[in-house]
Amino acid sequence: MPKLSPATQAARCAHILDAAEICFARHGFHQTSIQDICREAKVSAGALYVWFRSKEDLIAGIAERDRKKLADEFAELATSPDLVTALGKLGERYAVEEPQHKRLLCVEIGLEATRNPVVGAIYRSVDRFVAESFEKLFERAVAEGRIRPMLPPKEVARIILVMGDGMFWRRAVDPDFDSRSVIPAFTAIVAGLLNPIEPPSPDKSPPHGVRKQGARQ
Amino acid sequence: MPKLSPATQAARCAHILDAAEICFARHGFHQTSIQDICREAKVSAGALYVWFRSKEDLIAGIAERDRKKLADEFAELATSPDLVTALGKLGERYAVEEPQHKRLLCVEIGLEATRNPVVGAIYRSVDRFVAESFEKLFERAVAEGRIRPMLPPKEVARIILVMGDGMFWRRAVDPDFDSRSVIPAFTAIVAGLLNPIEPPSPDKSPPHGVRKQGARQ
Amino acid sequence: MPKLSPATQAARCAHILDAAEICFARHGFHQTSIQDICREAKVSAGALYVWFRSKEDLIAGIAERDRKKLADEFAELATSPDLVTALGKLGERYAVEEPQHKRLLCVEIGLEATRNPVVGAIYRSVDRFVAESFEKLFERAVAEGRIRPMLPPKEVARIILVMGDGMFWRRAVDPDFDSRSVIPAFTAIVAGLLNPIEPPSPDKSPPHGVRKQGARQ
Amino acid sequence: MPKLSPATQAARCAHILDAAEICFARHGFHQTSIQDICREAKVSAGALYVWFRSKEDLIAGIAERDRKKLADEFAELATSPDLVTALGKLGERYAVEEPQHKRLLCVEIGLEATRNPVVGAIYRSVDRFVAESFEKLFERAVAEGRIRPMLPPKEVARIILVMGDGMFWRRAVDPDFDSRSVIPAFTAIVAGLLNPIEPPSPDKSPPHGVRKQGARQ
DNA sequence: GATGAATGAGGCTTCATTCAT
DNA sequence: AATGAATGAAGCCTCATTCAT
Repeated sequence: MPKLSPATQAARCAHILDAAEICFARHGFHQTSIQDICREAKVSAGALYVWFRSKEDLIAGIAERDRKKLADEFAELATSPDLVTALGKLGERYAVEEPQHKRLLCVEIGLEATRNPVVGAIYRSVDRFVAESFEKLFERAVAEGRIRPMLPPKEVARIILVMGDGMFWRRAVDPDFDSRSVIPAFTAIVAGLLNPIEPPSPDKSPPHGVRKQGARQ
Repeated sequence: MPKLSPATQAARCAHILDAAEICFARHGFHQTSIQDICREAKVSAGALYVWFRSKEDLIAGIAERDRKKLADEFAELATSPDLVTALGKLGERYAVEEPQHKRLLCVEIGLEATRNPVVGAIYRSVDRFVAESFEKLFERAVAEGRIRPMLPPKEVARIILVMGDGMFWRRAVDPDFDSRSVIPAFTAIVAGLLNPIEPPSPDKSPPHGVRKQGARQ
Repeated sequence: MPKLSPATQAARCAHILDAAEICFARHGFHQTSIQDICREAKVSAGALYVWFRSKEDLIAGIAERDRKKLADEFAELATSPDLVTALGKLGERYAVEEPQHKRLLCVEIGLEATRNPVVGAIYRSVDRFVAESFEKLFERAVAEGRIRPMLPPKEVARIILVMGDGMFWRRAVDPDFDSRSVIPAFTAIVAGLLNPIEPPSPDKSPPHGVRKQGARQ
Repeated sequence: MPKLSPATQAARCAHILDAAEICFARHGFHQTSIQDICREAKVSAGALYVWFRSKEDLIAGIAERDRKKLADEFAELATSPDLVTALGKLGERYAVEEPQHKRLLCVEIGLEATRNPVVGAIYRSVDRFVAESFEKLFERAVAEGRIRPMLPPKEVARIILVMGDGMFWRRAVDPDFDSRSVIPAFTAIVAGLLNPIEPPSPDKSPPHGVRKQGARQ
């Protein structure tokens, strides 16, 4: 075979990464053998090593691909006009839609990031990006008079991230967890934190719970 | 040889578990070898196998011991008179005081619980216990008129747990995270959820942020 | 594709052999991979296998080429008029001038010859040729009255070969060895063995060392 | 099994080294697999790795043991009263008696020494020791008036070493070589170099060849 | 009870060689 | 002729576990 076209090369890599992702999610990075991945990808060990230099490299590849997709999706969010709605959709996606398989993988990556410098760098760079995206989003919204939070944007971003982490972790580790049922409450909490300013037009009132809390007093 | 006294036996087990805990936290369950643990415990492989039947058994032992301690600490909380304060202390303990080493171990256990039935059973039993403790606590507090939450106790418990998970995960995975700085905000959110009824006596007003939100309207 | 001209074919082979020689000398036959050679020759594995059927074949090719060159140089020697001078030049070439790289290669070949029948045959054939060349040279010189050795030509040839081997081995294995400084002594020893008859013409007295020994008595 | 006595430990190591030596001599360091050695030693791979940390370690162990024995034998030589006789015996041992198996091994070690720093250090240290032993031996003999060489002891030592190397190399590489038949000639050459002083007592005339050369003039 | 040497399967990776293009 | 991706056996080494002492 002559040199594969870059597109085909990328496809080969992606194919192997797909298999690796499935195996890693199923059994964890360090309980998955290269042979497991080869079997899943229907590829020989030699072929795998044409595209990846080591198991480490494969793990880093998975981490990179996975985190990059996350970063891209966050970047998309930043373009949304309605902040609270967008956040809700984001929560929906990560806490509800994402398949179990991806969630476990993400925990796996986070844990690996604490011990593996390469994965650590990838992980932290995306983490920083997401945090900064949130901050800028909130700063802009403040500047444009769309929200009026009680706390500085940086703090608000951090709190929201931590709540997101919580949902993600619980979803990953407890398959019975019904994340859909807590989303409204979290949306309300977030709304409370951001304190969005209603446009003068016909009311699109904020959701349940917390709002009424305020009203009560 | 004369049989060891039960106390000595327990001490032997605990000693090995201590070593295992250190190793497991440092490198993860599946990157730690039995020899690593033996070295750390200054014990021979043979001796280890007197007290634990397998590596699996050791992992289960770690999971059990660790989660049991957590359960005990929650049980203690249930006796506290002031709910919000108690919750704050709990957050303080888990999100601030707990050494990095324990936090990683706990992530490790949670992840293992998704794949290892024995660890899974242990993990879920404690999780259920904690959730139920919270629920009962809140139910009692409602019954006693100390709180007046907008949501049913079960929901409130779930939301608080998720937020706790978030802090714990972030603390584990991001060593630079300053959990202390977000605790006030979370305390305020929790207070907002529980909506404690102030006793007629001298005011011990709820902390910052969210509270004022309510006040604003 | 049009068949390559024989000259081009030979060039291709030689090019690959050159690369192989460098790699083999650097790391030894059995620590050099085909890929190493391809990289050095800037040629694909497929191309290499067009010209050589196996790694064995490549090793044999190297052995053959290398030993053939040595044989040719010996053949040249046989035409030299002055025996002792010619021997000296030979020693000079092998023990002084030859690059370290070639010397190691030659040890490598000699060792391989003890285990690999194909290389063994090549090696021994050249060895025999060299030994016989020496013998004939000495026999002729005796017949022509140019030398008058104390020992039969066969013996003398053997002794000289062994001394040559010694210098070559030491030069290969000990890069600090200053072969130049021992050459005069060896030349003297050889002269002593051959016992050349001075032509009546203007004296070009034999070199140093051992000769004077004789003179002493 | 409790801890093995140091003697037993040494025996285990030696047993494995013996097997390794056989295999290494038979097929060379880099064509011998660990499994080959295990098979030869009738030992499992795990057991081998109890005593040696790597194949490298095994090679170094072989090199060390082998060269040490050589050094010891040289040390013994230094105590011999009659120099020329002792040298002859040494030559006898190395060039005649030593089994083929050991000779190849020694070439193998010398070659390895050029590429493997650990083996290189071992090899060179013994080489230096042998060279210095010879020098001292000759210096003492000069001081005591037992020899009167034409060249400085250092030079003489070097020349003799090179001749020894030559015999050793040839013996290793050419199994048909009859080293016994050239020993007298070499002994004579050495005698010529050392130029021993005959004690006044009943003549124990120096051997053949070279001596007569001197006589000729 | 404790020791630590021993087992042997299995993990990661490399390599000579082939073959579709 | 040349390319280089692919194969799969084998190489080195580790590891959970056992067992003679």
